[in-house]
Amino acid sequence: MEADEDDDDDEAIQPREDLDWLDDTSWSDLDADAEAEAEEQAEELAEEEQAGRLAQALLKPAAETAFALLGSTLGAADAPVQTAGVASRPLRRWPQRSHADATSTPVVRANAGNGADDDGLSKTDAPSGASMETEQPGLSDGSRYSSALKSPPPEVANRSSVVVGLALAEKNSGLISRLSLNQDKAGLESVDKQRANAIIYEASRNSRFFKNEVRKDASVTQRLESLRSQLAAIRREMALVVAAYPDDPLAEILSAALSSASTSATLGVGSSSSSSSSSSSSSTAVSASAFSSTALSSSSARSLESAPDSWSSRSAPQTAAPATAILRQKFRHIYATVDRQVNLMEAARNLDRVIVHLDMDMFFAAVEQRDDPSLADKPMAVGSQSMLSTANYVARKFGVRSAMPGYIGLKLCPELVIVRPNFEKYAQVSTQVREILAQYDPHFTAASLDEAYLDLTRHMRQVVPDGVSSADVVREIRGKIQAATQLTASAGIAPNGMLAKICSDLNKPNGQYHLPGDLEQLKSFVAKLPVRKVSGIGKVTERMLNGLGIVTCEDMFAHRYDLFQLFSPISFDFFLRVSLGAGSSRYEEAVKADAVATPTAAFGFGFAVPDNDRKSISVERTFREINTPTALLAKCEELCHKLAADVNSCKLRGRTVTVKLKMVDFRMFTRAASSQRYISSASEMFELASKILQDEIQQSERAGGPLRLRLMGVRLSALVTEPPPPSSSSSISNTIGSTPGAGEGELLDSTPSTAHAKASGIERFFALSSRHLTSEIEARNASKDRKAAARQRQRVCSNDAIEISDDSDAEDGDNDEDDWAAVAADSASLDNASHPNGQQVGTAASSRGALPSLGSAPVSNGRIHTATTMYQAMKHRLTEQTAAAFKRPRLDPSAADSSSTAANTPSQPSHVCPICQRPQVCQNLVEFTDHVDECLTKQTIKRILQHDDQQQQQQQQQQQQLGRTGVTSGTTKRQAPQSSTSTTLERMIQRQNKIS
DNA sequence: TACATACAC
DNA sequence: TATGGTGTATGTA
Repeated sequence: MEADEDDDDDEAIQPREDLDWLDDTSWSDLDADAEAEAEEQAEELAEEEQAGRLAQALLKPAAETAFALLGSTLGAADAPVQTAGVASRPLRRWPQRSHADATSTPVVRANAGNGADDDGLSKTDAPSGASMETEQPGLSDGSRYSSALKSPPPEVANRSSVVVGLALAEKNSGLISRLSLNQDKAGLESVDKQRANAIIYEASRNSRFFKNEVRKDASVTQRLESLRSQLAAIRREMALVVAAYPDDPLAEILSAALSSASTSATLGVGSSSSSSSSSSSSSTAVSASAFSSTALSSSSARSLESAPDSWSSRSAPQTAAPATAILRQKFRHIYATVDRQVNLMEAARNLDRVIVHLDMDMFFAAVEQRDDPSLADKPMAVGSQSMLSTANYVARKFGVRSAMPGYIGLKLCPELVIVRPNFEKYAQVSTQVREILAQYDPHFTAASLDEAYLDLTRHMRQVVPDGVSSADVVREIRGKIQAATQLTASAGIAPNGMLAKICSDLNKPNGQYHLPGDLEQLKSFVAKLPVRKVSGIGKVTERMLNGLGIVTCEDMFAHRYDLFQLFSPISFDFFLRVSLGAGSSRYEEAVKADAVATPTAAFGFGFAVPDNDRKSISVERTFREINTPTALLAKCEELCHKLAADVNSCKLRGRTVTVKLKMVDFRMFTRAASSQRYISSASEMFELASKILQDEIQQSERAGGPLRLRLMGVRLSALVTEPPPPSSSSSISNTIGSTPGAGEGELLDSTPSTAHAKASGIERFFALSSRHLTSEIEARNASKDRKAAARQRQRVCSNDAIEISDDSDAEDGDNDEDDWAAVAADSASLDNASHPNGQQVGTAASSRGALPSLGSAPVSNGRIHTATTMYQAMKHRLTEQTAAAFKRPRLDPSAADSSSTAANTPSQPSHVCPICQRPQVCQNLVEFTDHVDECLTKQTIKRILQHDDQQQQQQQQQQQQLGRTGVTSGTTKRQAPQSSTSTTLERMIQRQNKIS
């Protein structure tokens, strides 16, 4: 490790094996301090006149307040810059930890003599920096503000209305994140946040916009409360199990989780000191008896007992009540499932890829500044009075930032120069940049005009000579960009896109950061990462997570079992990937090798998406109030014309028209209508849109007032790319064999509906109910056998050891072969165990299957029923298919190759299973049905694995491409050409077959 | 399919 | 006086 090829890389300032920094600063202390202080402050201010009133209305749970304050004060607590460094860069809240750490790496130590030997590591401290990386536009005087922030509250004593406003804003949990500055953006570290927030608040508080924000915030608060009550219910169930099965190893795990929950606070306020939860859990094990089972049990037990007989009556408790036994099974199932998923993700990890996220610095502003150098030393932003899209670093010091209305920017900084955007120019520059990127990765993905993902894996292996690091290459890329455009870019290098994106932000502007493909480094990097840093986790999700006690990725991992129960499978999958630093599929897709770099329409802040993948196209406009039917319809028609022009220039047609309406009070809603035909003309769209609009106008008038709008939009979706057939050609559609058209020779619904049909039926049913099925079936599996349970427990334990904070987990589970085998063995033994007594436990669905995403409504028994009904419906459907399939027996020699079952009875008639599509030798329908049932299990597993396997497949494909010349025959051998999915699955199936 | 939300830039 | 536009994904009904 010490000979890391990146040691000579000035950006490779990341944690090495010495992880002291994890302990030294103790984020939790910081959090706690900030929180305590903030709370004090908040209490003091709550007595303010109007403040009190509004605050009460706005501020709901104490925990949220604490978090809001934590968020806002952290910036301040962190702001002090103790460095003596010359052009020292103020510390940013999170990443500078790793900077500080960097001083302990050999490389940096060699340069520590430069002056900055602690937190104040600045870019100039970095060794041998290429000159282009040392530019520090306007960041030199962070101390000016930081000193003010350091000495806490002279301002608090001041009772000016601004300060009251500030207090109010700060006190409000959600609004703080909605309205005030985050220290997210580069360049905002030195901002006088209190001043800026006060100004923003003052400028906002009487607006309709603000009131709408309050409304939205309240709804988020409600959702959070719902989530928390669900969590409380889960905790109660856990306590029940702990009390009833004190000797069960599961109880140990549960009570550890419970104690960590209770040490962080009582549940309702459990958010604060979350980051310490994983460590504290081991120490303060609250005994099971601490949880009274009687009071808690009644409600949940009752609901469980009302479950179908097949669930409760067949459970086999020795000591406790049936309901509690089921609960125990449920938790076993949950823990096993989560652990399995963790293992799968770990196993699928690929640390060999070199992914780069490249991000132009303050792109629009930089272009404008380049073309008018007089702007360079002035505070400047690109945008308009109503909205700024980006600001230069001079302006950022005042708190001016993107997505801020221009007039507020002007209040923050009266000298602010606002430049109108020139998108054509930006698109040109973007093209220049992309030409350079294509030299390194012809398949790079442009994420927007100023952001791109590159996969440098191939380039590093095949092009670059030994001794040249990826950081060198990236530096070269940035140099070329600067030479060509006179603009600087920042970059992040990491084993996956998600991390690369995070890294590109760390040394912005004009810097780069390399997170090498080393598991330990990656884990310690991820551990302290605030979840908000992850692209895809926005302000709402952050609040949700914070409210559950999750601030960092480490917290997220520690709470994985809760997350599994509280969120949808998709969300859980995402969270788990995030917590492991495994990369989110979203961004991994962005860097997949076959993604095509497409020059994209460059308008607005539009997202750059290749037209052929496009799902919708739209136009919307904000205007001063319109409230007369005539004017509204005129606006609608205008939008339809604009949309038609865009649609036609993209050669698109679509079937669904959606009208978006934003009322003058900022409430927003959409209404949609679909046409039988594919349409693209303004008149066709207006026909649908105007009808929608007129309905709304009428409805509004019936309700007592005119429809008063501030925005209208029209969107076309359900798109097809084909141009309309010349005029007479109904031939195409006829050949495709779709429904005959509505007479006009239009292109028919054929393409999409056919595709849709493919995904319908069983497939879609699985998609819909897989989670439930998973729960059902895996719960059944998990419930069978003590041995199997013991094995599960071991896995649970070993997984706890894998917790990010723990160094010792090391390599034991990293061998793919071992891990997959373990998974297969698990599943096999569980399945085996399931035979003796065919219990069925359906309760898992009660906690998981029915839970809505991101917390909307709590689970009810009714929902359990829904899930059950779905399951039954699917069973019914399957039964039909199965029966049909059984009617078509055949002698199938190929059956012999696939499983031992078939091999034993070579020449019997077999029937093709509708699920696995493989011939099964069965004497009767019952046998066959049994197989199908079992296959259901496999299919469900497959569903779960699908995500991971797709990724693995991609990786393997890449490896195959890259490794042609390589010598790694041993590993490539087991990559089945068809798909690794089936490899894994096959093995499971084989194991299962053998056992059964 | 319709609608609401969250998110990114 | 006063807070944007384009697009995707996800979840629910």
